[in-house]
Amino acid sequence: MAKTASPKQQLFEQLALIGRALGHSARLELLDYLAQGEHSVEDLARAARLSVANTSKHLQQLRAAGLVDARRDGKYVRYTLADERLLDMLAAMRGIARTHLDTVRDLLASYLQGRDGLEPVPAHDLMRRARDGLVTVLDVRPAEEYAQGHIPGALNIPLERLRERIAELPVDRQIVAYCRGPWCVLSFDAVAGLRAAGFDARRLEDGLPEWRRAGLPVVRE
Amino acid sequence: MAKTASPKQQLFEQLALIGRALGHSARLELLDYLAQGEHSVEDLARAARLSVANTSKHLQQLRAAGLVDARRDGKYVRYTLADERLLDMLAAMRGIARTHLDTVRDLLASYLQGRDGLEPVPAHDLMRRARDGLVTVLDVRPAEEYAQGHIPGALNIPLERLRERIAELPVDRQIVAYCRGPWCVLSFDAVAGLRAAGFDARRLEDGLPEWRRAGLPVVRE
DNA sequence: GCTGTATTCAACGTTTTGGTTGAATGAAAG
DNA sequence: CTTTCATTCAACCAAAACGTTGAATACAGC
Repeated sequence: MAKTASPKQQLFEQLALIGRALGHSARLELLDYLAQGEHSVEDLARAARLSVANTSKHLQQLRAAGLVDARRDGKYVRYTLADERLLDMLAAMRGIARTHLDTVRDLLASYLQGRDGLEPVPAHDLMRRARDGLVTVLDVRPAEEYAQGHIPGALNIPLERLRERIAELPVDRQIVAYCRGPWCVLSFDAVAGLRAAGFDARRLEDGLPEWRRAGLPVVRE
Repeated sequence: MAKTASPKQQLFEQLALIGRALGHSARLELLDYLAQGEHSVEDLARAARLSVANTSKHLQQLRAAGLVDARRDGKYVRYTLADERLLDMLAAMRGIARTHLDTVRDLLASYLQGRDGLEPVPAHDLMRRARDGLVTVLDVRPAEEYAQGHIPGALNIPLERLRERIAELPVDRQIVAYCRGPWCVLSFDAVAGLRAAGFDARRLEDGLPEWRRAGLPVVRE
């Protein structure tokens, strides 16, 4: 005879499905990429440095939890975030982690080696200063992610190219770099590199997904 | 030699700790009780129908994820929610689950057998109507949870007592019942029972934790 | 001190999850 | 129709999570 679970138990069981889906670093990383836009399986596998089969299995788990959608596109299967509310969940997770997990506090502190000047720029500040032409907005994500949506007027120089293309940046204005999210390494590294090269550089507080979620304008080119 | 993980990986690993903590129905149920107020271990074990040792281990896992705090109080250890933002996370989880998981949709639909009249009352509606004396607010949670905080003016009749104490309720006004959260079974059952007894009964959309989180007034007696 | 009660710990077997490998499927291109 | 490539599936082992048991710890009351 099968176990009979109360409706209450069944609901908790379903919620736990979502929790478990968020309970593995590889899946969180995949979600981070998916928050930037649509990606194929092998695309994600490469980005997360996972085997394709493993990536596929993780994606299926995310799909079973209702967090991502998949659609066939010729030979490829393109995955996307199923629900923007997931960004709220992840933001709450980060908030709790930062407040209550010492390891997280330490890790974030060690990123912020430059201290003072590296305090992040809030989104609404950037909006105002960008409109007044006071800053250069720099998107340091890979070109494909930039193409799928970015802050209006932002210049795209993927982090790996920053060193070689640094001459394209104006020296007279502050540079505000952003990437995938508030904890994305790319913009931390970019700001460090830019400051080392003599620029006045700051990080945007959040990444593009949060910017979009806040209802701020995003363009596709 | 130990595995060296990048800071990015380490951060995801930490977040996954929180995800995993939310990845088990028993822990979600414990959090649901804890959202009502402080509870001892055996208290929680009884409520969730778990062994004490098992409950203790789950609580420690929640603590390691920074979701709950523990304090000694004589012989007892009292656990509480560590962060109100957890309520935001759980709300987002419920939202996603309801939209994307068929099982959840079905379970919620089967609760709402009475359909039409059982649409839940939004919190701000209740505030207005309670102020104007148009409704009776009924808290159907156990007395200990009511004692730790409830909606001002609410009458407490735990669900198990409802049948025997139903005469205490005024027949001329609508009754709005609430309990632990938007998916808490207690108020669903209460409303069904009240309607069967001829009352005009509705459910509050959310439970007390969400009411408190929304900044609405809560009293302790 | 001793006793009773609440909680945690350690050890154990069981179940579930994670990751790999190699084969199977589905669609496009020749 | 065969080849090719992206993805999924199935089988397998290794690792982690669950739950129980019985012992250990912590505190209150005597």
